[in-house]
Formats: sequence, structure tokens, C-alpha cells
Amino acid sequence: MNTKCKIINAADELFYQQGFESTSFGDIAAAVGITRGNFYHHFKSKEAILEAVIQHRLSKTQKMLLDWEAQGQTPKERISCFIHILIKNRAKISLYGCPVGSLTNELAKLDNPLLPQANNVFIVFAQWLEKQFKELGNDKNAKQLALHLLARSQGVATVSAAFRDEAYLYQEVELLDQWLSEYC
Amino acid sequence: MNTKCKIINAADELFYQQGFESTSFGDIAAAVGITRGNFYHHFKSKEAILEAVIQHRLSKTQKMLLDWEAQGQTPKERISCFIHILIKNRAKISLYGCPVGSLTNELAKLDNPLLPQANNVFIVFAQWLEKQFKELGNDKNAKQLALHLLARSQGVATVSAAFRDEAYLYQEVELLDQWLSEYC
DNA sequence: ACAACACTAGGACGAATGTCCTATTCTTGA
DNA sequence: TCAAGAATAGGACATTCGTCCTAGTGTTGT
Repeated sequence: MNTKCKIINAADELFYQQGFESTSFGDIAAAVGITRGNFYHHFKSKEAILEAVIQHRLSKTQKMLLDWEAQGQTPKERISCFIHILIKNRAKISLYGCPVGSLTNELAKLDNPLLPQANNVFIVFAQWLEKQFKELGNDKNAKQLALHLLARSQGVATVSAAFRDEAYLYQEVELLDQWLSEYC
Repeated sequence: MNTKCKIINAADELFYQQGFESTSFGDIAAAVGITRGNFYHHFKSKEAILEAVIQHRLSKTQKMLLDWEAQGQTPKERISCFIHILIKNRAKISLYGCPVGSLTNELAKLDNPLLPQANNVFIVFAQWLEKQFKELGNDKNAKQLALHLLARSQGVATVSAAFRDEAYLYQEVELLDQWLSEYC
């Protein structure tokens, strides 16, 4: 794997677990195994890394959504895939929350100009969900349903991370499953 | 007002708007109008300020909940008070998210030992809500309903802060109102 | 074989930060 | 009135951070 690619992967993970601001070049360099000074050959600023990480997350997300579309036969099954990432990633979510939500929250507070780019990950999810809800026959309020589901999962991630409670996460996923059933 | 009190108030606001880590002693000192070096007469460390801020938020919350209990005649009206803080604080929430949720999120990532204390604000809300739901006759799943509502409001705060979108916030509050009506 | 270029190590830099110290001023109680 | 203690100003400190620079080492295409 490319060094640049290694850096992006390490930064991705560290930004998630420690937050953007509290992750230093030293942290990333140590994780990759290079010296801090050597960093500027690959990225000219910390914001440049953040931008690359966001881009990386964006493409990972898009790939995942395509997988779900290939996997789930019905729109309901596909939406269920979305809900159940909470379960799949429960260990990390109950420690660090949602990678997307916690990053946008931090960038919003820092008034970082890359906030809109970070939001694109949300938007990609939302548009994909909207499409699924439309296929379920909810033409009119598909977008609303999509954003609603997005918020619901954000709330679950936040609360389960605060209490470090995976059981609570399961409980809320069940409620989301019930909610989804109402639209089938 | 006491200087110590001024510091707590300024720190409270700055921690909310900028986050705990990115708020420096200098920021707080400038907001209060004292010099940075003078800080250690009032607080011996940054964590000490954080602890005081959390304590301050806790007592503010408890006071607010008592007010709601005096204000709202029925449990439903009281729970409605909780839902509608989202509206009341919409301007700040759509910029900085929820003060409680964003702090716990940050502390969770920093693995800060004060995370449990910060969670107490959540717990106070949850127990109060649980009490209201019990009065509504939901003895069995009152706690679940409380945590569910907590998570829902967290999700709304996160998403509306990401998109800086107050209209979305209104939309979700309406859904919450509908949800509440089902339990009356 | 050699020039051009990518990559790396190592460290210098200024700025900012949390922490701590001392000297001075203000307040208060006996 | 005056001593004791609270409050403040101002700065020293070690450390860390993002940034930048230089010199060396690999790699590659011709």
C-alpha cells in the first residue's frame, strides 16, 4: 500500500477515535511509521489531510451503498442494511459515536470551512435512503423519511457512546426495525 | 457576580461553542477580562473548570426541570416542554448542536475521566422523563421511552447542526409531537 | 550510467498552550 | 488602623503543535 494511502487510513481511524483537533501530525506519523517532518511531502497542511480523509470516507460510503443495493433485494431490506450498521459497528460506536456525526459536530464548533464537505457523507446517505423510500412508494415524504432515519441513528450513536452501552443500541435498533415495518 | 462565577459562565458558553479542547485559558480569560496567569487562583487546572462547568450545567438543568413541573399541568405538557427546548434554542442548536451531547461526544473521544459526570446531565433528563412517562401510565417501558426521546432529540440536534438548518429542526419537532400524542 | 524525481530523516522555527511563580493591589475583620 | 488573606497582573517555564527547510537516499526512464 502507498504511504499516502497509509496516512489517509491512519488519519481516518485517528480522527474517528480521538477527534480531528486532538490528533496531531505526530500521532498519524507514529501510526504510519514515518517522521513528522516528512509529512509535508504528502500533505501540505492538516486541512489537506482532513480533506483527503473526508474524500476517502465518501468513496467508502458510496461503495458500501452500492453493495447494499446489490445485496438487498427489496428497498426495505436495503434500508434495513442501513439500520443494522449500528449493530455491525456497535463496539466502536459505543466508544466513539458515529464517525460522520462526531466529525461534523466538531467541524461545526471549529467553524471549519470543510464542514460542507463532511456533510456530503450525510447527503450521500440521505439521497440513497430517499431513493429507497421512493421505491417503497413514499414519493412525497421520502426525503423527510430519509433525514428522519439519519437523525434517529445519530441519536442512537450519541447516547450509546455517552453511556458506552451496547445493550441500549440493540434496543433502539429494534425500535427502528419496527418503525421501518410501518412503511412496508 | 463573583469572578469564579463569571469564569464558569464564560467557560460554559465557550465549551459549548468551541468545544472543550479548543477552548484555551486565554479564551476564557479574555471573555471574563482577567489575565491568563491569574487563573490558577480560581481553578487549579483545566479539568477543574470542566468539572465546575458540568456541575453548573447540572444545577441549571435541575432548576429547569423543576420549572417545567410547575409550569406544565399534565405529564404530556411537561414532556412537551422538553421537546420544545429544541425550538427555543434552535439558533444555537443549529450552529453548535446540543451542549450535552456534543460535550459527551468529545469527552468520550478524549477518554476524559469526567465523561461519567457529564453523563449525569443526560441521566437527570432521562430520570425526569421516565417519571413523566410513568405518570402517563407507562410503568413498564417508561425508562425506554425516556432514553428513546433523549436519543431522538440528540439526533435532531446533530443533523440540524451539520446542515445549519432550523427548518429541519422544526420538521422533526413536529414528528416528536406526533409521537408524544400516541402516549396520551 | 546518469539525470530527474520521489521519498525520507532530522531538525529548526515561531506560536500557542497548560502550568506555575512572584510581586503588587484590594478587601475585610478585629 | 493594620495585619491577614483574597484577588490580580505579568511573566517565566517546558512542552507541543503546525509548518517549513535542507541534506541525503532510493527509484526510474532514457
